Amino acid sequence: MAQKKMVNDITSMDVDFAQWYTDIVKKAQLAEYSSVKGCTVIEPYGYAIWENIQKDMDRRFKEVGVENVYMPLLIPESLLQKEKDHIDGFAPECAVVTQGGGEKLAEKLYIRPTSEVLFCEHYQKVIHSYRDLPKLYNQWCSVVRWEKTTRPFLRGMEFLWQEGHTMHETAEEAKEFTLKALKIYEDVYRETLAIPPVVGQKTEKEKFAGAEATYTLEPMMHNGVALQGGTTHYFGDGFAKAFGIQFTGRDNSLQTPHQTSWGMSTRLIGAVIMVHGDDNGLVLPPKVAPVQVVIVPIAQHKPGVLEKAGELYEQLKKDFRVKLDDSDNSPGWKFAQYEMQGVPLRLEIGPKDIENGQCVLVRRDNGEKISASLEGLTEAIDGLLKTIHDDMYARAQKNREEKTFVAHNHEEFLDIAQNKPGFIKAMWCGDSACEDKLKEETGGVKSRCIPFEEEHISDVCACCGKPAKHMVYWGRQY
RNA sequence: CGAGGUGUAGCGCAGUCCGGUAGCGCGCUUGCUUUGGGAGCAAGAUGUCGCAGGUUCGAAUCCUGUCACCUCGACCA
Repeated sequence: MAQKKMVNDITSMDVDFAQWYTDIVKKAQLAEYSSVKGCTVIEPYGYAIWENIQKDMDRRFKEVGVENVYMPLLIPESLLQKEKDHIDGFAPECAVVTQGGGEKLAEKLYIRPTSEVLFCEHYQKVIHSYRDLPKLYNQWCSVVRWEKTTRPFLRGMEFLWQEGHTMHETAEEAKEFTLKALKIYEDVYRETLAIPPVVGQKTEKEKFAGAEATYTLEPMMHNGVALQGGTTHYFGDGFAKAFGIQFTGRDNSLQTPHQTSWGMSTRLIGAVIMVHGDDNGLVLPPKVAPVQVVIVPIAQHKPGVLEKAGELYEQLKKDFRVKLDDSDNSPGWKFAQYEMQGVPLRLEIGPKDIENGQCVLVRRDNGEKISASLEGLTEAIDGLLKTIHDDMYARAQKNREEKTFVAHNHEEFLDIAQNKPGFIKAMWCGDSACEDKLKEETGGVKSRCIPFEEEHISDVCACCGKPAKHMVYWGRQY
C-alpha cells in the first residue's frame, strides 16, 4: 500500500492477514461474535452493505423474470434422501432436529443446508404442462451447515444467501440459463463490487453434489488466496426424475424438465473486505457503501460552519447516501473512524473553505485530497464516485494479474505453489487423480476452474505428462 | 477432528511461577477549554477474574473437568 498507515487499531495485513481481517470486521463494526460458534451477529453497518448487495442482485434477477418465493426451514429426512448424490454430499454437514414439543419426532427434520429438494417437491405439484415452464424462482434466506472452522462472512454455521432454482422445458434452455445466471453474478462482481473474478467451469471432482455441471466465480484476495464466490449449477433431469416431476410437452408426450440452481452469499462481504481493504481498514465500492459521502465539519462551533454543513447535507442527500457527523469528536477521530469503515468520500468543510466557496474532498481508496468548488458539487462527487469504482476495479485486476503465474511443467508447478501465493495457470489431462496428487504435493492447491478463456501453455498435463485437455486455474482457497 | 495458543472492566493488557480479597492504558459519564489527522485539564462510574467442581482459614493464582475464541492442518459457499 502506497498510502500511509493512519489508523493504528488495525493489524497490518503484511504482518498477519488473518488478524487484519478480524480487526476490520470488528473495528468497522460489521459483525460481532454470538454465544454460538460460527453464528455471528451482523451489525447495522455490515447488514446495510448486505442490503445494498441484495437490492442490486434482486433487481438483476427480476430483470430476467425471476420471482421470489420462500421455502420452509425444515426438510424431512425422506425428502432429502430422494437424490443419492445430494444427500451423500450434504448429510455429514447438516444440523438435524430430532425433538419437538418435548416429544421425539417420528421422522428427523434436517435444517436446510440448501433447498433443492424443497423446490423439487413443490415443482412436482405445480408443473403439469410445457405452459407452466420455465419456472424461475429465487429465495433469500439463511442456511445451516455444520462447519468445523468458521470465520465471519467467509464460513459460518449459518449464513445468509440467495438460492435460485429454475425448471426448463429443454436441456438446452436450462444450460443457457445456468450461464445466464453466471453472467448476472459476473456483472454483480464487476459493476457493483469492483472485483474481477476468474470465471469458468468446475472440474468433475469439485462440482456440486448432484449437479451435471457447476460454474464458478473465483475472485482473488489481496494475499493471493482464492475465494469460491458464487456458483451456478446445471442439474440435467436427475433431480426431476428422482422427484417424479413431469409435464405434457408440445407434442403431447410426457417429458421431464431440466433444472438449474445458483447461489451467492454474505461471503461477498468477505470478498469485498479482502480484495479492497487496506491497512487503514475497509475500502467500500461506492455502489454498496452504506455511506457514500461523510461530511466532517471543521471547527464546527465557529459561526456558520454547522449551518453550511447542514445545507450541503440537505443538498447531497438527494443524490447520494450521505452522513453528517456533527458529534463532538475531534476531526482527526472522525477521519480515522470513517476510514476504518471504508466510506468512499470524505467531505471536509471549515471556516477557510466557506470563505473560499469550496470544500475538501478526500478519496478513501487512494487518500487523494481535492479542493472542490461548492458550485457543481453534486456533479463533481458523482464523477468521483465513478472514478473510485473504476480505480478500485483496476487495482484489483492488477493485483490478480501480478499474482497469477504460469506453470509449464510439474517442477514449475511445485515451485510456484511453494513460493508464490496466487493463481497458477497450468495444463491438465482431465484425470481427477492428478488433482488429488497436486493437492497432496502442494499441501492444499486445488483446481479453481477451467476458465472460459483457455490459453495454450503446453501440450501435456503439468502433473502426469499425458496429453492435456484443458488449461486450469489452480490455487489455495478460503 | 489433529497440533499449538488465549480467556481478568466495553476494548487492549499486567497480576498466575511463589495463594492473602483487583490494577494499568484506552473508552464511558459530568463540567470547562478545544477542533484542517485519533484534543487538554478536573472530578466520577464500571469486575460473579470464561464456566463447574475440588484443595485451603483464605483461590484470578494450585488441582480436575468443561466451554468458547484465535492460528495452522483435514472438510466446505
